Amino acid sequence: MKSVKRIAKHPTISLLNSCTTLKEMKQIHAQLVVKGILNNPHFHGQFVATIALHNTTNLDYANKLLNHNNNPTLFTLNSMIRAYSKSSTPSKSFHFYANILHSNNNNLSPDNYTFTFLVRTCAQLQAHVTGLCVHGAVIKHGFELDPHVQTGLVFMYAELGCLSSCHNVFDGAVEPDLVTQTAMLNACAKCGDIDFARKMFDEMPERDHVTWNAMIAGYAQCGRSREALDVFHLMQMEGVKLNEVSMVLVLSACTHLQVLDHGRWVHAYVERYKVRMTVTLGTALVDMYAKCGNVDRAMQVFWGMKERNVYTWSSAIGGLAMNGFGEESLDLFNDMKREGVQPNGITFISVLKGCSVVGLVEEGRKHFDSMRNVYGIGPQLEHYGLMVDMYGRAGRLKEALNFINSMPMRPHVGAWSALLHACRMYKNKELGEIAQRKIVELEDKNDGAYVLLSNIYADYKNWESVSSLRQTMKAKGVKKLPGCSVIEVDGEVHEFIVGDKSHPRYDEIEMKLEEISKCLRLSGYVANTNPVLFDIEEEEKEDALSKHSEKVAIAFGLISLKGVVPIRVVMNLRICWDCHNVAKMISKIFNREIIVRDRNRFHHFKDGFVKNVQVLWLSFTFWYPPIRGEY
DNA sequence: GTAGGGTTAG
Repeated sequence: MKSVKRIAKHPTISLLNSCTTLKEMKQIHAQLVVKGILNNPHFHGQFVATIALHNTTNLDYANKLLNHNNNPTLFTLNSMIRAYSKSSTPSKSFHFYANILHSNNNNLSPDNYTFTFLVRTCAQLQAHVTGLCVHGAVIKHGFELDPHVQTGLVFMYAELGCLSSCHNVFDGAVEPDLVTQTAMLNACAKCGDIDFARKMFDEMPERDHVTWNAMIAGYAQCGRSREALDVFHLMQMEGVKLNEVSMVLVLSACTHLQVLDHGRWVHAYVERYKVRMTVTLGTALVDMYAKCGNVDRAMQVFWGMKERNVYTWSSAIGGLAMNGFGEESLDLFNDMKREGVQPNGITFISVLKGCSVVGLVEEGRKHFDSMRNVYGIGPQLEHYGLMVDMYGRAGRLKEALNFINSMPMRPHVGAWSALLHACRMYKNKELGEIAQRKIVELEDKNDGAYVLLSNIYADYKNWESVSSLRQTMKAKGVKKLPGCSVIEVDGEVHEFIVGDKSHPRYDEIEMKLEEISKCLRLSGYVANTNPVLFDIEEEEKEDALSKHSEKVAIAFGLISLKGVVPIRVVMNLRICWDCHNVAKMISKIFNREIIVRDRNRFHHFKDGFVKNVQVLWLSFTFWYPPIRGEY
């Protein structure tokens, strides 16, 4: 039997893990050369592997070192394959695989490690055919029964979306170990068969913390965040070790469910039990706070982080933008560039949103152009949609249309919807009709398109068109999604669907709504009744408007939340203009902070103004929002 | 000294 010589990592090489600059790395390199340590092929391999894996920007450096070494060991080449599989240019892994196959000097041949890493490269590249070839090579070299390689293959096929191939590999495993079983569970979850993943999970005789995390991740990634939290609670009850990955996953579920209090609990747990604060965990915290409307805390966590990557910056920039802090988000983008962090396509989504919320069209355009010109990032549909939104909000409808027409790909529903929203805002019937037609062409039953165009017609009191549009909706079976708002009071979630009077305190709510109406009128408020579709009397329209679910929820908040507690409402549609104005006025008249999270973003109201408020959540109870509606 | 699970948008 071949004996494997194991040599512990050289202490000087270990120092590489804590160095942050190229200069420090070079100093260590110099020491190793002077002491002759790198003459030992094992240490040379350790050195190359360590720098290559430490930071992907070091890959060039590692490459140069290998060019001066004619006899790299299998360990070194495997490490390069591994490092490249994680880099932005995974295909370069194959260069080192070729080195192994064609090594003339030391007769190397690929081992189980080689294939474990190489299949990850295929997964990363989404290279289907190559993946199959690598699988062939695995069989050729006799590693198809190696548990690590099998795990890698299951992972690869899952990433390629071939669940049946995952099953084939998994079924070929004689006694799949815990790691392979977890990979299979993960594959099912990723390929859309989460229920089978759960079945596997329930039937597994043994589970470790990674298995638990994979199950939580499975639920979180397919949007079943409630079940993700349920599994997390079960994990806690069974006394399984919670690590930073569990925390990231549960935070992600909290973010999707908008359960700030639970998110705060996770943060407190992390601090109390000194859970390892990784960049990913910090980012998940920033994202959770920002998306739950607590921008101050998000930024506090952000600035407290020792290290931030492109995810962290993108989360913070996007978080500021979605809370209405456009200028601040753009300042942060400048800070990011100053720190030398390369933005990616997602960063630009955040940046463009920031420009959009404050109407900085020219600046937005500049950033949009810089994507390709400066950073070499090809704008995607979302970026185009945001540009249309930006032109549209600024009232530059013609430019918005021109922009859509100049798109290099087929404009999507998002782009036309942005235009239609703008047409509604600026009462442009002609363009609105074009946009609506395009949306319906792409999505037959897009209720929003009908409702918005109806609203435009209603603005012109063109009831005939409103009625004909409503008939078309009926004939095509297009249903308007009813407005639905939720509010938490004393740990209980109250849901209000428009037109539904079943709430036990509805009489009190109605009285409060009347009181609000009176107060508003005394303050000079005139209802903007245009969003009401129907051809009914003004007075009735005003009544219909005052029963919008968000207003009902705010009224309920006023009667049930005592003291200085802000009123937090989460709703499934975009807040209407009238509700927006009313919320602003209520915040002044009733001296109450109101935060509404609509489908698009957060709206903060305080002292009769929008945004730039101190956000303060005082509720500590934990709740799950209801299932109905979309949040 | 090499092998599983995690974060940003839509």
